Amino acid sequence: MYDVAERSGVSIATVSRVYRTPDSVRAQTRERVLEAARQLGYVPSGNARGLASRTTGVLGLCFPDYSDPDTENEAAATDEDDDHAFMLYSDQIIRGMERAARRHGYALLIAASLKGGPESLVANVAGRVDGFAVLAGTVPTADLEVISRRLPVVMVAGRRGIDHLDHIVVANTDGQRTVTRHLIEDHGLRRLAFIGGEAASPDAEARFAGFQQACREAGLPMPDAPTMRATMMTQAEGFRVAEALLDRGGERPQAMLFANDQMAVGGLHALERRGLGVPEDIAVTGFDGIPLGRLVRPTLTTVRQPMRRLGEEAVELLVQRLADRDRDPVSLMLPVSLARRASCGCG
Amino acid sequence: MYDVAERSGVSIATVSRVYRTPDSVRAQTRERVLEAARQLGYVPSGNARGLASRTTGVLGLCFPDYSDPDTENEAAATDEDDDHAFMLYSDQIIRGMERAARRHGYALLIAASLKGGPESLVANVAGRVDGFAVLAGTVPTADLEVISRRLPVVMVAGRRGIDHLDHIVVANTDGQRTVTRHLIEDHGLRRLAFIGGEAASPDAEARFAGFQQACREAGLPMPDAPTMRATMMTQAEGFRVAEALLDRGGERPQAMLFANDQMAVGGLHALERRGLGVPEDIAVTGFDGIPLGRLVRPTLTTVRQPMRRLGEEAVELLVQRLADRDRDPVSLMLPVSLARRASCGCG
DNA sequence: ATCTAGGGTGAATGCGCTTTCAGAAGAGGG
DNA sequence: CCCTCTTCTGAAAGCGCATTCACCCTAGAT
Repeated sequence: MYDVAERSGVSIATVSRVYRTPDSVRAQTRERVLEAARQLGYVPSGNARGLASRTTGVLGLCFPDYSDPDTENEAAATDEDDDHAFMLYSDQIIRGMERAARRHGYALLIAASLKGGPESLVANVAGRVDGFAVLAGTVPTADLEVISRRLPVVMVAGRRGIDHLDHIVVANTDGQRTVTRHLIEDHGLRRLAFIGGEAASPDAEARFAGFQQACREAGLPMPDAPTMRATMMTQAEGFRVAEALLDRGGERPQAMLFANDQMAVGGLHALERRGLGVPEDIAVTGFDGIPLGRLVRPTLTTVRQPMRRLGEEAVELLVQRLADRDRDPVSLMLPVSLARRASCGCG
Repeated sequence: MYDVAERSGVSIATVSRVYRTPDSVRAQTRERVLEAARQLGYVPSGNARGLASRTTGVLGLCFPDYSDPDTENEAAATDEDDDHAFMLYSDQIIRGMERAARRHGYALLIAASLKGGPESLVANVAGRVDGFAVLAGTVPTADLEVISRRLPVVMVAGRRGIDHLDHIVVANTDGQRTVTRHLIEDHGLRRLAFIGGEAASPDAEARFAGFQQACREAGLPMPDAPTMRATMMTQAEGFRVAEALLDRGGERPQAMLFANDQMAVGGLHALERRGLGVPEDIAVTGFDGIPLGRLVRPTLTTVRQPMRRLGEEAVELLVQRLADRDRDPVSLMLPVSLARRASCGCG
């Protein structure tokens, strides 16, 4: 910048003005400066600008590493390997955030949490953005508490954790209740098994609560805990848990309700392997509405959540809070919708 | 940071060391500092750090706005609206880059080009990263020329443009030649129509070149230009162009080869609307291998490109150049593979 | 008891830019 | 021709951190 100033015979203040407030500089001067910048290959330093102006024009997103290790390592260019090319939860949120961020003139900084201590992740992201969104379970609450005192943070999904944060979730309980009632009322099923996640997963627990509600409302026995719990909510886990469920004896359930689609797809595979027909022998449902659910056979009945909108709304919340730091914390709940497909007996 | 230093009774230099080189500080001192930081809610400024250390730990990606405006505005929660939830070209590249970046300890800054002058985009991204990837056609060559003198840039797809850039493409020509030969040799088709993009699109032109080669090799008349040209390579354009092609009279082609999948899907819709059977009446092929291609009926025969790997390799190139600025420019060509599905008569 | 290494710490400088606050240069008005 | 009012431009003070360099202290060597 100093070079540009010198070469065009002005001060660095003027060079700065040329980029920040072009109209405040006489056209002729501006041209001289731009020409010099071009010749010198000048690229303004975003860091310096950020430092001086205390604002970066960047929003951040931290998400956990959702990748399904099994699908991840499949090699070869068969159609199979397209599967993991389908969007996961985080991908859609990224997309939504990117879109909304762009609309507001922000760029998006994304970082998945690395196993090696969230220290670096948080430091790298938090220090570089004007505000950011965190997918539940990515950043330890303690860290978040510290950071959220300095800049806007919106918690996406999960539990808010810190009550001065903005928060945005989908209607997990409501959605699971709806799909459960559908199985009970429309398909007449009564022996239902719910495959949950870890007790620490607020979303999975909220879904289970919906399952409980539906059972109670239908006069079915209301379980205290999920029939089975998966530890990872991946396909492999879904497969494993479904098999375990079948193996444990007793009367076979008429339906398996999985806490998310990835597990449900794994469950579908397990049932196929056991020679059980879906939905004739047993119905299956998921939750999320990932695209893969429409590709598997039978197609997967699920609860579709507006993942992209989740990302968009997250950005909106950030932008709003950036405009008014003192407004009350907002908590948004986005509606979900039932996707009736083949795996429950519809379609 | 000054506050933290004061509160813990050390100098700012020591605070800095606690975060950058923890081992160089006595454990007891370190704890005092960290505790003070915690109490004060200290978040290190990435900007300041970047300024002082002249490195950001962030890689960037600039991509054009690929969104398909038509699918974009479809409302309602029908299954239809899942379609645009499928990954596009850019999404997969983002995914690949994110993964690879994380492996190398970088975060990823993404920004789609906004219509309002690339000025801001480039300024926002280029000044904040250690290096970045550009999808062809996103940033004007002139700007790129300037920027690439200051930091590593890798051009993804398209034409390299500036010869000192690293560059990475897929085997467009080769892939289109393969799929064309497949139609000619395996399905015995001879009247082929190629729907290209704008003459300014290097990828589309490279694919057309492959089409030409295959025609020549098979002894078919070799066209000088694509049978039709689309202006946008979106579904809507594919639909429009396919109809135009049918309407222009003359003998109907036995196959339509689209320069990408999105157009091909649009073409499929047009043919269905006209009551033409695919592949009986006319075969259709695309290029890219987007997931949507497996969902449409008939499933779309296409050339699958390793989009995620494209992103991964881009990061590798950046990392390598960051390590050795003076090495010769690299130009990589990634192989593609033929996906034979129903729309050509296979599967 | 004196000397020598080191490890640990602080003072000071600069990274490249934004942003007041004044001052200089024109433009009209009296 | 002088004075006030606009425009434009420059000087200078940071923004929050990394990093040299010098310094001090302590432990082991002599």
